[in-house]
Amino acid sequence: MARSNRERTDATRTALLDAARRLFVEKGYAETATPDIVAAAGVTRGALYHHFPDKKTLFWAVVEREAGEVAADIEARSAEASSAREALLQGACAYFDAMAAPGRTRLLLKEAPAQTVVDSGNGEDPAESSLKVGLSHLLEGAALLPLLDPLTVLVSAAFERAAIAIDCGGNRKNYEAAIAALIDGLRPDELRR
Amino acid sequence: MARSNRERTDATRTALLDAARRLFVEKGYAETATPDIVAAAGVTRGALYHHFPDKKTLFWAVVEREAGEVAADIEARSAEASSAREALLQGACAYFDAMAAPGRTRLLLKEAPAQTVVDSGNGEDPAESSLKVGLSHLLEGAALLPLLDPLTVLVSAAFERAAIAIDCGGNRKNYEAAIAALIDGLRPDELRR
DNA sequence: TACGGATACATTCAGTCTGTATGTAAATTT
DNA sequence: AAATTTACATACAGACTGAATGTATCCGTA
Repeated sequence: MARSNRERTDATRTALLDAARRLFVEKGYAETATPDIVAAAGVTRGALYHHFPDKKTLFWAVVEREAGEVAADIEARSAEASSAREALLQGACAYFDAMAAPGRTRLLLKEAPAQTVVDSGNGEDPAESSLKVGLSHLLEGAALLPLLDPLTVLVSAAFERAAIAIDCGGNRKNYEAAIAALIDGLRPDELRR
Repeated sequence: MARSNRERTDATRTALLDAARRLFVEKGYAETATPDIVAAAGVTRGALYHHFPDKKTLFWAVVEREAGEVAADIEARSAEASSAREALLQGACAYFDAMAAPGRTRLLLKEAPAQTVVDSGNGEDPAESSLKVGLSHLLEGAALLPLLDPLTVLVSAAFERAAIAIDCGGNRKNYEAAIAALIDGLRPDELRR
């Protein structure tokens, strides 16, 4: 069976990414050895180190692929909402839906943060920046607007922790309600209730 | 120089804990090798594996010692507050003060979570349970009271993320204000402003 | 279409790390 | 004072990562 180089590369890379994803989700990054990954992918370590400079780079390739799928999932659901509040709540729902795909929470919210280097300001979480847009509309002209950046960071942390809690068996409805309560609390007084 | 066994053990254990803490903070758990730790502590790996069954256990001993110091720091500052709101804000300030000790944020909020096993419900974060008490007073008789547990989890996540952001050079005043805004948002309407 | 290089691996190897097993001197117990 | 336990130090085995090297296949070119 003759395959073009492009086909071979694509097949091998996705086999490695798929196998690595499975094992990273199952056992975590540190507990997953490259011999196990290549065995699961049906190739040798030579192939792995041909396509990726090291284990970390393979890991980040897995994470970025997954993050891209999450972004696509959410993008596809960017329905126009009637209000800033509705937009944020819809966004929350889409986010929780996207993170419900098996292994995503473990991969994106546990393993990936564990491997990020500590000091360097890590670049641009897309989920966080879209949250920031939503919050900026909610706070338009309000006294809290100068706190937009830190509030975005904190609410983003709440989102992520909610996703983790749901992934660990927590009641999704309750966490969605709690998120809604946090967001409603930030609304300017004149708009409440 | 004759030392009792107790003295020898204490000296060696604290030397190991101190050296390990320094290196774990500097380079993280995975990048810190036991040969480096024992070299920094002035002992051999035999001593390490005599006192701790493995590297992970040493790590958790470091983390628990640090967590104990944080708890003590905060405990010492448990001033009576005039209101539930004030108590929470004072608690936030005490928490940020405690986490300002060099390396604590990295150790307790980055390295430790990275090493926690995924599934098992990890037991009782003391900071979180005291936060829960504070929130329960704030929400006394309010419509949000049924959401106390999830709200505690989310607000706790916000606290931790704020500490991380401050540790990374973020403006503490801004994050304190953002935390205050989140908490104020949860207060029953009749108490606002 | 024959050839020279590039590509995509497979295999071997060196260095490092973890945990264990064994040896020993000092302290403690009897 | 002898026996035993404690607190280590040293030696060792297994595993893993990344680099070096070898090889078959593909691909552009003449």
